[in-house]
Amino acid sequence: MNVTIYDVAREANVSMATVSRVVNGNPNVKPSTRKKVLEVIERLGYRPNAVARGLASKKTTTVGVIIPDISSIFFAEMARGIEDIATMYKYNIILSNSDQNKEKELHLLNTMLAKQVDGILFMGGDVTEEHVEQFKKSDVPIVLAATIEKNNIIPSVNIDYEQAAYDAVHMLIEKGHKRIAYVTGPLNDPINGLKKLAGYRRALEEASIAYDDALVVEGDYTYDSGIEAYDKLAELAERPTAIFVGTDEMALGVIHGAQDRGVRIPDELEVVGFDNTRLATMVRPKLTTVVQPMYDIGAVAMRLLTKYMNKEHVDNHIVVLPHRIEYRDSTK
Amino acid sequence: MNVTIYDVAREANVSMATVSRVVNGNPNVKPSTRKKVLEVIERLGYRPNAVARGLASKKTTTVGVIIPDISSIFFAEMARGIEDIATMYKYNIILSNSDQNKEKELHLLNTMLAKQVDGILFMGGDVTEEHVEQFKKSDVPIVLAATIEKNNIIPSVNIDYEQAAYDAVHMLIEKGHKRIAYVTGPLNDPINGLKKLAGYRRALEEASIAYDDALVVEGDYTYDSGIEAYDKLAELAERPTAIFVGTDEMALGVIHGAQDRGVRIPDELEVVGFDNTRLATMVRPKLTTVVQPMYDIGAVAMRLLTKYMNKEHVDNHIVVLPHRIEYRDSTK
DNA sequence: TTTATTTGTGAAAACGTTGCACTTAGGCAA
DNA sequence: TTGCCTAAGTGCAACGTTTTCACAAATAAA
Repeated sequence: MNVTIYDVAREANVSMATVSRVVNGNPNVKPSTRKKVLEVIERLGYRPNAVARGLASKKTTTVGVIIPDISSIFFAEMARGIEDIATMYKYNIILSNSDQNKEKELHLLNTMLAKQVDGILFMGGDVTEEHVEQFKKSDVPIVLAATIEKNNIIPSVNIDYEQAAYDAVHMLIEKGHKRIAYVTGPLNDPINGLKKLAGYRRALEEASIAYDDALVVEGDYTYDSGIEAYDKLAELAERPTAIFVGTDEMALGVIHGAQDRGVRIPDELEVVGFDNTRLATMVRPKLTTVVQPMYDIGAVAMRLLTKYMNKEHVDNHIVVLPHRIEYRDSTK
Repeated sequence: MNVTIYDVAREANVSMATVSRVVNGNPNVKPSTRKKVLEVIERLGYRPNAVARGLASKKTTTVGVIIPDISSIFFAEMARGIEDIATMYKYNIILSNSDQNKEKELHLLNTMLAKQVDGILFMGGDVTEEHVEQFKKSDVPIVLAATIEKNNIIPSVNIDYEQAAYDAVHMLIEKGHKRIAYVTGPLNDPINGLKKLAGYRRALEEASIAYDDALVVEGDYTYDSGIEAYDKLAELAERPTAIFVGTDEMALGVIHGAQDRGVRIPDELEVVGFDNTRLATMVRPKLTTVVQPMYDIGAVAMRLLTKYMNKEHVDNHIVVLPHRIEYRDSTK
């Protein structure tokens, strides 16, 4: 059938062990022997079987990536960061979509562990007690990316969502706005429903602006839900003069929803988004937005995971990347 | 260490083979025995080691996916289709970005074969002779998705790009346009440089409109290159009155490039895009575009691959999915 | 020269499954 | 009774590596 290490050994008149040494770059091989073996490998077209290697060495150089939805711009960008660093460290990636469905998440976790991945990168919405329990049971390291777990037990890479939301809203307040709406992603997502909302409220409170329930409208991350959100806000007796939107895609929806009603941006309405996806520069006016470095979060998370997999020392299990506001034309 | 099939066998007083049968749903097991084994599995928390299984059975239930860039909306959407069908058939996916770099592509191919994937899904730009040679050497099936290989030797799933481009341009001609530009992706990509360009030319020829080199401008798929492309066209003595753009993202660039110069769309300039990514509805005016069913291409390609992996009969190795034009507001 | 140390190599035991060739116990027909 | 068949199991050899240990040969130190 396929050529094995045994075939190479026989042809080269050495033992399997020596072939293995050559293949793995072990220095304890006489140069002349190495050359001989290499020649045979070339001649026979030998390609080591990674499965057999995995069984023997208990390492697969493969990591599992559980991601809500790879077709989302946001996660796709993170995935690219993850994969680039993985490649750099010679790992491959098993990628699966979870749709933030707990059943699927847990199922995928098990499948990946069964496949003996060397580590797991998890992205999700709600990390429940049960998740944490399973994570802790795992014998391979797990890192969360752009995903918060309230007790900070599991290593993770994020930005400070509360502060980022605060900054955005504070900026709007500084410009003199009193009626500032918040178009959020699903409120059961801790990042939106807890962190960002908290930042929004803190900024208002600090400026002694009363919190108004009617100004917070829930979307589902999509462009269309952004349009609908604006429609809802437009029906208010007193319309907002500025809107902080939880994601760029919804922000585009909000902008177009407003423009469709003849509202001029930024003159009559200022809008700030969140994430700084490529979408942000693809609208007119271009979107002012909070930059969340998605690629970097993925990359840093993967890098962190490699450290755990190599049993290197890590001083900070919870890494918080910096954020900033990118000022464009949807604000004055 | 971890609990193995051997531990389960001992605890349940049966042989490893019987445990294996229970795990794999083989009917040759007495119900009472099955129950007993299942209980022990549950009690010990046994989880079969997929690597060992892969070595013994020579099947890994894993397929390799070589993709140019997962962070591109276009490919991300396809990846989702691929993964969904893979999940449906109980396969996992090893996903890697190639950046359409031949070296990387060939390297990835080898890595994946070394990992003993059961099949490979390949997406790329230029499929060279060398690619085909390697593909043919592979002992596992390979399917191309949204990727053309001129001799049609390797199974693939596509739409008819030439006809699709023809349809778009023909539609523009029907509306009375005489000066129709084509903003294309890199010309060394066969889909853009060969197929779509050919369709564009055929439509012109058929209408006896002379082909004008100056009206074909090359972009690099990005939004910004769309803007630049329009800038170039705007400098022409005689500007185009309609533009066919090779991808939606570039089409958005073209639209904004035109709008930034005060050109009204669709009144003064009609634009039609290609792909029908989610972007198409996120501009004002909304983009008229050729719909290429990306999700479906991915899904169908994966389905085709499963057939090969199961050694099912396939009557058509080259599948061509239908395309159509979605009329929106960037055309009259 | 002798002794210790390094270097190079081989044999064989894991690694955790599946697949195959066999047993064994009943049931049934001749 | 005997022989044959079938269902339900058993036992063990793959599968293709890595890894440990042992050991011989070559080199360095005494």
